[in-house]
Amino acid sequence: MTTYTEAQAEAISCLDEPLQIIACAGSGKTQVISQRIAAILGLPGVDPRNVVAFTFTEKAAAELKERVLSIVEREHGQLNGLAEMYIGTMHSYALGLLQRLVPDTFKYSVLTDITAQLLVDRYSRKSGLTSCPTTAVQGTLRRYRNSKLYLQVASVLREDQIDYSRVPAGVLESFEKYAELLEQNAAFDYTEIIRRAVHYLEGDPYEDDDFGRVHEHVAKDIRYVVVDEYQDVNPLQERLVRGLVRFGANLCVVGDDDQTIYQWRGSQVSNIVTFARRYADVRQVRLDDNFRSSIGVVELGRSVAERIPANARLPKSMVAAGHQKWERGDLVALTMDDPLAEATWIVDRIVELRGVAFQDRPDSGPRGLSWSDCAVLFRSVTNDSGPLVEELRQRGIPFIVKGLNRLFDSPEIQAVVGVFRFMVSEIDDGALRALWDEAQLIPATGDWTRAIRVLEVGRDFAATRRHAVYNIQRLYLDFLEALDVREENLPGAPTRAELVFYQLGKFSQVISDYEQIYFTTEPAAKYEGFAKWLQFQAPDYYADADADVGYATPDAVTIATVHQAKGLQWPAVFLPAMRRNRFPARVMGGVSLRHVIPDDALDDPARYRGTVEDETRLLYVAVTRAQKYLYVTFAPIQSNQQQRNRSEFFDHIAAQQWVSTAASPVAGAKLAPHPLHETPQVTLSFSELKYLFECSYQFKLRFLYGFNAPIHEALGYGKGLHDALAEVHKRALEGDIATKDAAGALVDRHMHAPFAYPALKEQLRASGIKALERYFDTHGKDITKTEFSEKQIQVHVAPGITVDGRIDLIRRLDTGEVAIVDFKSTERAQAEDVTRDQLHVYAVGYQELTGRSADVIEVLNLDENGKTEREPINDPLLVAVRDRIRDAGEALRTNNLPRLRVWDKHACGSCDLVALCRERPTA
DNA sequence: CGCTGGGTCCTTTTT
DNA sequence: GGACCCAGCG
Repeated sequence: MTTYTEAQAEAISCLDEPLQIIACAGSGKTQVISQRIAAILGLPGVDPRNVVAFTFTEKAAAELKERVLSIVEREHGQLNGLAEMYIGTMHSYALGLLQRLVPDTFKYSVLTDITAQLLVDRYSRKSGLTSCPTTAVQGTLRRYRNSKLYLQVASVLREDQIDYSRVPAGVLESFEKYAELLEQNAAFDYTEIIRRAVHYLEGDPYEDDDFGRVHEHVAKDIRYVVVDEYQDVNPLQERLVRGLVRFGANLCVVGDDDQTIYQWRGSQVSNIVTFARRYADVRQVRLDDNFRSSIGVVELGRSVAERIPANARLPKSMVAAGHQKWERGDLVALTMDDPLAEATWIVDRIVELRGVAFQDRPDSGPRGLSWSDCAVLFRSVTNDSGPLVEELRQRGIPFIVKGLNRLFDSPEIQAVVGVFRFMVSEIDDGALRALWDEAQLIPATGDWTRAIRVLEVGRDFAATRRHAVYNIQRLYLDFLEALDVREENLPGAPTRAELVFYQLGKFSQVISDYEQIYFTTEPAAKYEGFAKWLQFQAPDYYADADADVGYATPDAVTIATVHQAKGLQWPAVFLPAMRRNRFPARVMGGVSLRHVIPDDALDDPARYRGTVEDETRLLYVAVTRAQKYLYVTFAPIQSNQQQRNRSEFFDHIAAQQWVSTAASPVAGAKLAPHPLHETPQVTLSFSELKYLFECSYQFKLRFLYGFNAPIHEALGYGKGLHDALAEVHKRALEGDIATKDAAGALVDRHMHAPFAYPALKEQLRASGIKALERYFDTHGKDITKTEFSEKQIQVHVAPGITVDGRIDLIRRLDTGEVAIVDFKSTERAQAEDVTRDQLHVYAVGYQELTGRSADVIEVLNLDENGKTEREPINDPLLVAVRDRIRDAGEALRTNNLPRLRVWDKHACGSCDLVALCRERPTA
C-alpha cells in the first residue's frame, strides 16, 4: 500500500472542486492521478462511464489505465463497466465521440501526416497548396517543396487562436479548399478530428439532432474530466476540454509548466499558467516533492527552471524528498577536445558504472547497474550521436538509438526501391540484381529470373488488366514470393532476418500509404509517381526504423533526444554536445509559418519559432531525468564554425555548487549487473487478438513487422453495412424504429468505397441496399429488442494484458435470453474454433461490463445465402478463453510467435501474407 | 569598439 | 531564408 504526502493526499481526495495539480518532475504524478481516479470510481452513484481522462500518448494511456485497473481491483474488487471509463488521447476520444454519436462521420477515415501530405501533393491545386500566398520570394507555396509547411498552416489556423482579419485572404481561401478536399474524401486529418468534435460540443443543441445527441451525452454521462500533461494542450484542445465540462463536470488538470517542450507544435504555456484565472474557484495543489533524484540533481534542476522568467511560470519550488543520496562527483561538467574524445569518455564511464550498487526504492535492496540504466540524451540525435554510436558498436556494448536510422538509408530498402526504379525502366536487370546482392537479400533458393519475370509482366502497362487488381502491394508481395524471401531463408543470423523483415514490413506500410492516396491513378503514371516519391519525398518521412521489434525490452544503453526522454528516468544520464547553437538550438531559417501567417494574427507567434525559454525548459527536462549520476559534457567541432563554443547552458551547469568540473572515479561497491526488468504493457484490440488466435506468425507479420494486405477494391463495403446497422440500432434505442424503405438513405450515408471504380461503386451500393432490406425482412421485428449497439468492452486478463473491443449488438430474444450479435459481411473462411473463441471473448467482455452473463452468441451473416449461426454460451469455454488470451499476451511479451506447424486449409488458405511464410501446397 | 559583409550552416515530433 | 560567426575596416 502506497503512502502519500499531505499534498498528494489532498490532490487525491479533492473530487468536487476544479483542481489544478502542479506536479514537479519526479513527484509521483501518475500514481496520484491513478489513485484519484480510483477514488472517483469508489464514490457512490458514480459509473466508470462518467470518467474521462486524457493523456498525450497511447503509451501513457496504457500505463495510466493499467495503474487505475490494478488499484481498483485491489480496493474495490470486481467493478462492472470499466470498459466505459475513458483513458486515452484526446484524438481517439474525439474520434470515438464522432463515430458513436454523429452518423454522418461514421465513414470518415483518418489521414496521418504522411497520407495528408500525399493528398495535398496529389491535388496540389484543389487542396489550395499552390495558390497559397507567401511573403517569401517565391510568391506562392509550391508542390512537394512546401506541402509540409502548408499542412502546418492548415493546422495552426484551426488549432490556435487566430485574428482572422490579419490573415491574408488568399491564405484563408486556400485553407477553405483544403477543408473541402478533406470533406470530399471523407477524411479527417489529426487536427480536424478535434476541431469537428469541438464543433459538436460547442453547438446549439436545438439546432439539429447531432448537436442534441452530443449535448445530451455530455450533460448526462460526463462527470469527471482529468487532463494529464496539461502544459502541452493547444488552444483548440482547451476548447474540447471546456466543451466537456460545460455542464458542470469536475475538471482536474495536471501538469508542469516547466516541462512544456512542444511549443513548436502549438502547445501554449500560458494555458496552464493562467488556468486558475480562467476557471472559477480553482484549488491548486503543488506536488513539490521530487522522489526521483538526489538533492544534487533536484537543486540543479531547480536552478535551471529559475532561469525561466518568473512571469512565464507558476510559482513552485521543487525539493528533494527521495532516498537517493548525493555524493560529490555524481554530477560532473566536463570539457573535451573533440566529439571523439567525448564519446570515448562517455563509454568509459558507462563501463565503469556497470555493477555499481544502486537502490531503486527506499525499501529495495541494492542491485548492480547495467547497460539499460544509462541514457545519453542529445538535443539532436541525428546530428550528434554518430561518434558515440560508433564507439559503442566498436566496444560491443548494446544500445538502442531512437530516431537515428532513417529507413531509406538502409541497403535493404534501397534494394526494394530499386524494384520500383526497375518498374519504370530507370535501372536495368543487372543494376537491380547488384542492389539486391549488395543488400544480401537473395535467399540461396531464390530464383532471380523468376522474380524478374514477375516485374516484367507487371510493367507491361499496356496489357488490358484492370490495374486495381494488380496493384503495387500485390506486386511487392508477388516479387518477394517469387524470390523465395522468407524469414528463415534470408542470409545471415536469425536476428538479422528479423530486422530485415521489420524493414520489409515497414516498406509494405510505405506502399499502403502511397496507394491509399493514389490507388485509382492509371498504372503507368502511378508507378512513375511512386518511383519518384520513393526517391525524393519518402526518405524524409520515414525516419525511424530501428530495432523496436516486439515488446521485449533489451538490456541496452538508451540513446535518445531530450524530447523522447520526457516522462522517463535513469540512474545515470549523459548530456553531451553542449555546444552553442546546438543547445539552446538556433532558430531556423527557410520558408516557414511566418511567411504565410503574419505574426500579428497569432497570440504568441514566437513559440513556433522557438525561444531560449523553450530551450531552457528542455534542459530542465533533461537534467531531471537523472536519478543520481549526471554527466554534462562539451566538445567543440573544429570543422564547424558555429559549433566551436560552449553552450551558455553548459556554463550554467558547471557553475552550480553541486557540480564537479573534474571527473573522479565512481565510488561505491560493485555488484553483479542486474538490469531492471520492466513488464511491457500489452493492449490487444479485438482484431489483433483474432489474428493472434488464428496464427501467431500472421500476427507478427502484420502488427510487429507491419506488412499489409493489398488494398481490395471493395474496401469499405463491410464497414458501410456495419455503420448503417449501427445507426439503425442506435436510433432504435432512442425510440426511432427504421424500416425497409430507409435502406437506400442509410447506404448512401454510410457506404464509402474510395477504391472502387464507378461500376463497382454502383454495384456495391445496390448489394448494400439489398443486404439491408434482407436484414429488415428477417430481423426487422427484433429491432425494438435492441439492448445495446456498439458496446465497448474490455477484458483485463492479467496485469499488463488487456483486450479492447466492441460488440456490434446486444439484443433480447423472444425467450428473454440475452444474445450477443456479431455481424459478418464477408464469408471469409475462418477456422470454426477461432470464431467461437472470438465470440467468447465478447461474452467475457459483456460479463465484465454488466456483471451478468449473456446466454447466446449469434453470428449474423449479412451476405446473400448468409445464415444466422447461434450457439449457447458455454461457461467452461469462458474460462478457457481467458487462459488463451493470457497465454497469447505472454507469447507476445516473450516474442514467441511461431507459424502454424502445418498448412491449415482455413487459416493459411485465407491468409494474405502466406507467401512470406510458407510454400503453398501443390494441388 | 562597433559596424559591415561574405561565408557557413540548418532541431525537436504525437495524434 | 536567415541567424550566426568572424575577419577586416574605420
